[in-house]
Amino acid sequence: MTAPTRLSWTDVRDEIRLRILNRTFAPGDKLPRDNDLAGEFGCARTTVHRAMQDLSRNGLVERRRKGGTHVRSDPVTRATFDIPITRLEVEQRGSKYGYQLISRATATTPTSVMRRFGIPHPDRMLHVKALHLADDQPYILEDRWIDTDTTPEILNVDLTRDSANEWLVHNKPYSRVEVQFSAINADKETAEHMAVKTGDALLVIERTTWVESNPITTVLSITAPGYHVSARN
Amino acid sequence: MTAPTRLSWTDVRDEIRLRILNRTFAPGDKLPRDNDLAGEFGCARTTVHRAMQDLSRNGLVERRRKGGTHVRSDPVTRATFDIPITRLEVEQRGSKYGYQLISRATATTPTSVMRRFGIPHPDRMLHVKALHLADDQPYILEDRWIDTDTTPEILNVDLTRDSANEWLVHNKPYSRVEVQFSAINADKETAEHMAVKTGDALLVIERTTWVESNPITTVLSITAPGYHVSARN
DNA sequence: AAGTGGTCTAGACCACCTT
DNA sequence: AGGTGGTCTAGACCACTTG
Repeated sequence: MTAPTRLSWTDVRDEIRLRILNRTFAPGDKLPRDNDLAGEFGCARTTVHRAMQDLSRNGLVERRRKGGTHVRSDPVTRATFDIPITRLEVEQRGSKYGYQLISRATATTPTSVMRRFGIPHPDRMLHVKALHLADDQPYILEDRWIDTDTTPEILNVDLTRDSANEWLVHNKPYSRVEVQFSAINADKETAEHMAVKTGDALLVIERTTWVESNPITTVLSITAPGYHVSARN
Repeated sequence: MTAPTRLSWTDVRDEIRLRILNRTFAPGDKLPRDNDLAGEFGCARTTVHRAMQDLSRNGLVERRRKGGTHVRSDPVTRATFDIPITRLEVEQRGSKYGYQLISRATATTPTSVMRRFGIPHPDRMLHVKALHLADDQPYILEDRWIDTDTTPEILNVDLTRDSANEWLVHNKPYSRVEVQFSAINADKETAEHMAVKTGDALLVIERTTWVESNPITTVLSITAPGYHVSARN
């Protein structure tokens, strides 16, 4: 006889997910209480709780106090991605990393930047444009604004040598980030920087970070043709 | 005198994150053991553990058994996004949803699809092209392959009425998904379907799903101009 | 008002990795 | 081989939300 091995929370999660696939628990259905499932599985409620948390985090199930747990009838595709430091990304591809500062100036934030930060009034910030290269080819063109109230040290950084991307990543952890993906046709100036034809489709990554609701930086990264971002659950 | 309120794991997380911001724990540093931090904070180790899990999940810290916990010296930007059912997305914008089947045929998978699924040999699958509309304007053009071994029921679905997107979401939960973002210039055929000019930049979302390593579907969604995907941590 | 999920504790054992 | 994070248990109390 085989000794009943102790269940892990992933086992419980997989079993519940299986039942959702099975239609034992159909979309919209209310699942048993954590406690009851714990009884059925012969494990502690905490274990069921963790399993449920994972299913909830992945959008398969919805939980509400007192309301119980329901199978989502309109599940969403939920996935997570990483955006590393650009230099490391390039080096990891086995390419030679290069960097060029294009411009650096203090200026008043345009409305687009105010909107991204969610601030109501214009502010003086540091505006930096720079180009990242892979094997001497343009890789990412970044257009960045940095809040000099929250990050005054950036004014003393030699941005002709080190990219703001790298300095910030190493020196200014954030607590909140928003990222947005879109596509643009290269305008004339962009095309020149990126060594592509005017009108070429480029993936754009817009990234804004805060520390406790205080703006740090927002950057518009225009990527080279063929660039893509991968995510998974 | 104020009674010392019990610490929650988010308090612990915030405190540790603050120390990382402070440089009390600098990039690359080894953090104290969970147990020691628990002692310092006067809470259970489990509470510190959860705080650390969260920081680890957000890429700020790295944990290894025996190795301990280290502040990541090369933190990544990590964020999560949702992609809802297209119909709901359109309706949530306050627009009228429309749907048109363009083509439906069983065919042999091209190498691009084999690559996406990670399968070594070609297979017969259902190939569907369809257009989603918002207020009668093209919104998303989807080019989808569905594995009829894992999802034979799809062959009996009237895809002229219901989109494969919706049917699958409601009837075929997945256990694994991969998503990829890129940008393309509209070719002539795409431009016609999307009512844009040939060459216009469009954001492309490629999504592939599996149930326990068995392919379900892979879809290339070509989005209308101005479409964007938002993510956050 | 009561039921359900959310969290905390204290203790134990396990699994993985580095030394 | 030993140290660290990972997980499980059992019990308790809390917080939210719905009936």
